[in-house]
Amino acid sequence: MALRLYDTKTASTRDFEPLEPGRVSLYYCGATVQGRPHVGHVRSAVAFDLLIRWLEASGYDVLSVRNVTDIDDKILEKSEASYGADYLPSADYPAEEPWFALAYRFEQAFHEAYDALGVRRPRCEPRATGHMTEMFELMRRLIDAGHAYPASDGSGDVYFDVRSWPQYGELTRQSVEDMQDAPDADPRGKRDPRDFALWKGHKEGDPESASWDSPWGRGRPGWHLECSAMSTKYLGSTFDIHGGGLDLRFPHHENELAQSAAAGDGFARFWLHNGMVTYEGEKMSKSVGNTISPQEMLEQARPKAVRYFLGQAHYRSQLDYRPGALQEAEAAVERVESFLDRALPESFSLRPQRHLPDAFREAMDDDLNVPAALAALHEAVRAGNTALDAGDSAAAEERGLEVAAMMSVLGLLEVPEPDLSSGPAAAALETLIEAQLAERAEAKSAKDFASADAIRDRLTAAGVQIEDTPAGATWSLTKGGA
RNA sequence: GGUGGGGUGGCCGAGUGGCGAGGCAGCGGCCUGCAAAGCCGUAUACGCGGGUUCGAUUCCCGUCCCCACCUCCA
Repeated sequence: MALRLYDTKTASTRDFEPLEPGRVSLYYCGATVQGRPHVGHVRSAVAFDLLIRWLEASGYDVLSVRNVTDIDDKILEKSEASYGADYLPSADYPAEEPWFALAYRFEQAFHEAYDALGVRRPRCEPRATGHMTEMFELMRRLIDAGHAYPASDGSGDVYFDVRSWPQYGELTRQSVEDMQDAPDADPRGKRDPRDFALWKGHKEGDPESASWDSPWGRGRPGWHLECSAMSTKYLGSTFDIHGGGLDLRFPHHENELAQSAAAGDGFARFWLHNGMVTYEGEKMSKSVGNTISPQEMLEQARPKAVRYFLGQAHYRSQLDYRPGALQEAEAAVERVESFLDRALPESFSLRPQRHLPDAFREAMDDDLNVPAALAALHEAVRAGNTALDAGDSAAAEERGLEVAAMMSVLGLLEVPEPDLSSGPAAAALETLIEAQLAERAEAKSAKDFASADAIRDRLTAAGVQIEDTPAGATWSLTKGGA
């Protein structure tokens, strides 16, 4: 069975064949770096990381591009606020800060969050501010083709002419007539309220550093233009996959598609959108206050458990967070890991191509059906544990290799963990615990169970869990080793 | 008003015209000195009302409710 993906534009699941055999070109929208990452950002990143990993496991060379929007209204507002009279320092905005420093600071915060969850970097990560000439060129093409125009009010704005492009709305299957009027419908120099800005003329009070000279005057780019310009620059005028969060479908992706198609580019062949993250059924939003940040999640559970949680629902489904969800994910992850610890030797070589069970492949090929893939994973764990119980270590190792291969494809094998296994403190801890376990073993062999249990209780209370196995007692730290 | 997506057992979450994925939690058993881990077993599940069908959670019609997008949003 070949890979099938759901394409938002055609609203159907289709066989995926890349434009160029063996190579996949993928562009997905990253963040506007105006604040710390929230859970939705990392969910999206995990979803596309998963897609890339599966494409690679399927033998494709994937050229992945993810943008950084480092200039926009919000970034300028946040920076400007830090110089305001009523500015109060906060954890996220601790000091006066130029817009470009603010953007770069949060760009790094995003990298930290992605890294913490084992989201691999894309192979290219272009910034909007570095692609002015590409944007000018696209604007030129649109104006020449009669699909864009400089504003009539002398503002220096340049707009896309929605009425000149009959296909406008094709991505989300909406007609311009049926669209709700924007509450802030300020026609300014627009021909139609639906026209959107390709270029925003420089305004009095905006920092000089936040504007560039263009053939249509000094200013800065509109939001959508960068993605059209950068995706085609690095991936070509037609490329395989364009992705992002479901909330980007409109207006962002609709506008990108309109711009690029009107300029004559083939643009994306597949549009993939991941679902939103909700908090007990409601979309997380700062104004409602029902948010949980990636950092808070990482305080509650191990990074691997957080990643498991973020990836466990189908990528197009809404992912609901509720208190306790991370602990459940942690239990599931630990079940898998404890099996791997028992089933696999110290070192082993992994060949995913050979060790992935068919059920897992079929699930992933079916529009990345991760829940079904996880069922295959847990089934292999169960079968492996049964083999271990029966003393069949060869069969257990075979299942172990399967489980490791699946975990690897899911990006769960190499999520960085807090380092508890090295350093002087860890060595001291190990010496102390081993001494306690030796004492307990002695008490047990003397049938002095009261003493043996007292030692175990003491260790348990200290956060050290003891398990007796035929080969002797083993220990592990509970609760992520906090 | 327009456009999409949903309502599945205590919770999460796949899926299918007929043999009840998977995880978490619970209960019973095996194992264990006792535990832990593991294994086995265990649930009148598919919003509501009709219809099609030998048979519908799955298809059709109606209906109720929820969510998202149409404004910055992953």
